[in-house]
Amino acid sequence: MNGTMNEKPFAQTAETVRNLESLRIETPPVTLREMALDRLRDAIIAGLFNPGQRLVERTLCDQLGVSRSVIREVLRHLETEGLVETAPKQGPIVALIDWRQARQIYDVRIALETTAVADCARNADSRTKEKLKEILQDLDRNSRKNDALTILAATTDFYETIFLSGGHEIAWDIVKRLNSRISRLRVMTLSTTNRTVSGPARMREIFNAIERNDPDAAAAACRAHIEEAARIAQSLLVPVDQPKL
Amino acid sequence: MNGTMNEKPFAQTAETVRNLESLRIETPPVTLREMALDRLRDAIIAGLFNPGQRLVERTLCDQLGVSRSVIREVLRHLETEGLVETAPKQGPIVALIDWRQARQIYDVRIALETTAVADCARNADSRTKEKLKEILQDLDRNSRKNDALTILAATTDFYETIFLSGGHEIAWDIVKRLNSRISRLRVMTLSTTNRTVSGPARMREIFNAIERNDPDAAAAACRAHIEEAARIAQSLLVPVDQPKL
DNA sequence: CGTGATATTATGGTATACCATCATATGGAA
DNA sequence: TTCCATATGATGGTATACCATAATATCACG
Repeated sequence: MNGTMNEKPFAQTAETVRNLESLRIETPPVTLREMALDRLRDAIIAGLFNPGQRLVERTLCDQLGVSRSVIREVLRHLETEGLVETAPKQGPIVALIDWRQARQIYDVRIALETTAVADCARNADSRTKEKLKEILQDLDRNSRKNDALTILAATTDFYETIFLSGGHEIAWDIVKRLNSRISRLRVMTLSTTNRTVSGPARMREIFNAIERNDPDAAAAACRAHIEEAARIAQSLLVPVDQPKL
Repeated sequence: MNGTMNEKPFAQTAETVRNLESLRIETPPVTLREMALDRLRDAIIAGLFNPGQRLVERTLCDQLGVSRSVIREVLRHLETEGLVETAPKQGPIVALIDWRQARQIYDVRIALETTAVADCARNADSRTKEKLKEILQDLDRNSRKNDALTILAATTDFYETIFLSGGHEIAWDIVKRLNSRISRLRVMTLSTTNRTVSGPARMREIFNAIERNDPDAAAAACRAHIEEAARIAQSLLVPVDQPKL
């Protein structure tokens, strides 16, 4: 359990131990719960369920082929993530989001992403810059397709690289979780033709600022990137009388 | 469920509806799960369990007097909150925190709290300012006692008022959750005599900046407040060889 | 025809049962 | 005495059973 294991008859150098570590069969005790969690989360993010739709436990059992114990633990997890709400006297439903919440999420993203981007501009090494460059190049090549999901994936890669290069795993976790809550908005936002053009353009602005180690410019471009998305999201959410989405 | 209910024979004014709303009996279907969740979370935050300590499900069942179903759902919730980790081949343990994670948490707090504080300085109404003033006055009165928990509660009140006055519930949720993960650090940090003096002083700086509607100064004071706490936390975490806490 | 009471169903909350695995203990053989 | 093998217990993963409640349907009565 700890380092006080009885010594083997031959000397184990640190090198040896490291090699043995790499030999270790990554025991993936993939539990049903983990699989069900990923499945259900992906389904909600992909929009397979509509916001506000009830998630009846026994129905999910049939659909996922697992027992209620598993489903309930998964639902608790997704509830804590904010993807599922539990309506009183009704049970779990897919979380609803209104413009008020969405605006808050964009605000938190601005706070965290501008920080990460500026930090990256200050400290990024050449490997990081190279990786960002590649992501943008791939995006340019594929942007002809106007495929919202492709752009979304590239955008995620882009920001993940930025966050993780600076060792900001916790902030990235938070951003990821927030993004999952506005996944519909993100897809709809990207489907706007404006956006499929300007999004990558904004990201290139950010990259350029990072490449020339200009934290302030990078942060400004990042803020603009998110504010632009927020404006489109608002136009999608607010006009309707009942801002249900 | 929505606004399309069949009309009653007599006109229901908005006024009437509002009165009826206030009549509604707040049905608090306090489930065992919710109670167990609060109990266990408080216990972990209060340090009743040590970091890394195993949380054996059946033992918790006895201690809380509920079944494993309840305990397991609670553990899933706390796991998602980051208060509990699940060690492979071992089960749930109280989450460990090292300086690397703590530093990240302080960074996120800086990003979110400076934003909230600046926003508050821009927009705070007189009621908010009055409330903040009262919190600080209470704190001054009670600070003689040097009671870390009292200061902690007041600090929480202070920031909660700031976040919620600007309608930043989501950011506040995030900060609360992060703070619970460094609860031990916060208590230890406050126990430092330096801190019990300078903490309130920093908060007064923030308040003064808010009162005179100076967002930049408020943000700067807030950043200083957190950086100071982070420095103390670092001195507590880093020196030890195995940064276990 | 409707109105109210009762039966039925759906559904979430809770408890329990069963199983596989891993750690530990126990005991026997060399 | 040492070491290996089997037994035993602890523990998490999973499934199922049971219950209370709320919504719905059914039916009898006026």
